Amino acid sequence: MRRSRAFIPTTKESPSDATLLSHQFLIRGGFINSQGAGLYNFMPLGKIVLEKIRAIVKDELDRAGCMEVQLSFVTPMGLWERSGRADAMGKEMLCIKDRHQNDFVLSPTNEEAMVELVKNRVTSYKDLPLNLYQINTKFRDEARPRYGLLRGREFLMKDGYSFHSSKEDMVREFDLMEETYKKIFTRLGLDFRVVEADSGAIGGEGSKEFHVLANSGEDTIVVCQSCAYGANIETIFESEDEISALNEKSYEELQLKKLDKKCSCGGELSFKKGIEVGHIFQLGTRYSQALEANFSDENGRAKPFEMATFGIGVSRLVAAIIEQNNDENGCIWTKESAPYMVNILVSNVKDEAQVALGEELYEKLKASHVEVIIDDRKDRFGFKMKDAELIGFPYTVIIGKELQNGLVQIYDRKTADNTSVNADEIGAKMLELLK
RNA sequence: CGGGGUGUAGCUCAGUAUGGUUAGAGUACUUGGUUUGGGACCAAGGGGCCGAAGGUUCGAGUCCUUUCACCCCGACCA
Repeated sequence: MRRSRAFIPTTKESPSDATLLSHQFLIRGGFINSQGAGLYNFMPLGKIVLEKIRAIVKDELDRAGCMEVQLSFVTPMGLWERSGRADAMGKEMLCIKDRHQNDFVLSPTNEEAMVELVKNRVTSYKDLPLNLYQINTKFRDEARPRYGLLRGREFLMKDGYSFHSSKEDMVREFDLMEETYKKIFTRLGLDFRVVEADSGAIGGEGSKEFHVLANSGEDTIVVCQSCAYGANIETIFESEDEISALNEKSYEELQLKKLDKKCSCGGELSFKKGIEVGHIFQLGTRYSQALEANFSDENGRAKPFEMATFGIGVSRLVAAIIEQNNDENGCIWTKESAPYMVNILVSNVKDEAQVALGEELYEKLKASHVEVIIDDRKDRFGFKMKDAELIGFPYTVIIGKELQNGLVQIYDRKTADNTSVNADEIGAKMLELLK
């Protein structure tokens, strides 16, 4: 991509309503813009990041044997009445009427629709297990949307549902999804913890949350210093007052608070703030029973499916990555999430030698399938550099003054190191670096 | 859903207490010139139904009524 032709509207000033750093940088960097309370447009850079995350989620799920589907976003109200959730979900469901005055709901989640899809199509134990997922828009009419993409009303979520003939098999799949989720978040380059959680309104027995560690996180979790154990504080403290008191504390205050309990491994426990980006539940037969979704077992008897459900906040991840990876200058994308891996910064576009080298490198990297953008705008060095840091490309190749000495620089966004390289070796050097 | 606040140029905001020339600044944008390694400088331009509707008045960005939108604190929450 040529920066001079790209739609990447960056700004120096931050909109007054953005409080979180991820929100400010995503708007200033031209990734997203606000369309209304809890509603966001994804501009080209935002869309690229979103699709990269989506692709990683899909890749790992497909490897684990899941199949992708796409359910209708608009669902008939009757579906929610049959499961008894029309009242439970309450005002979070955005209800609309069609021209015949029939009631519909914009999907806040899809347990019901997925059960209806599978019911009477999967009828034998021989067809089980089955794990279906979709990556689709959700709408929850939150009482108070905030924090940009972290708590929108409309958002992109991966929701998966598995069907089993026995509880044991369902638990096996639950464990497989835990491992799959770990692979997804690891690939995205995130520092995260898997924690024991309450199952909340969705119901069921076993439940685990995946939290991206970030000081600005809304949830408070307890993690062990020595082993992998982690838990949502809801599972550790009984009293509601104690839980909300902890949630209100800032990250700094939490670090001072000591926990007298020890982990079962003997390690020290400490508090962290986290952003919930994934949640997996063992549902059991709650929905299959309510919706009379049965299969025939080995003896020909009808039994309700054992089910589990698995969610990942895909659009929330866009913001979570930046909450965890930023500095005062802007975004620092991880390698798997970056909108472009390499930004070629031609310092002075009136200098023919700089332009020639920039173009040559651009073509070479493109030919090697590197995601590359060339900043060929007429602006000055400082302007382009600030822009590159705000957007957060992992590498910027600076072609400028030093070219007369036969040198260019590779700027590493994460470490802020500037490495000088011989100009005639830069192509090979970049390909080496990106291996 | 309670409490508080804000709507004026693409963005950040003055102007509203006390109604009165043609509604302002910075930034962004256009053109010309000078610059060219950390968000440059000079000059000239374009850009506004002052959130919307109604009212008071000779006259409303400013006063009154209604309404919509957005933000913050709380309650709630995948």
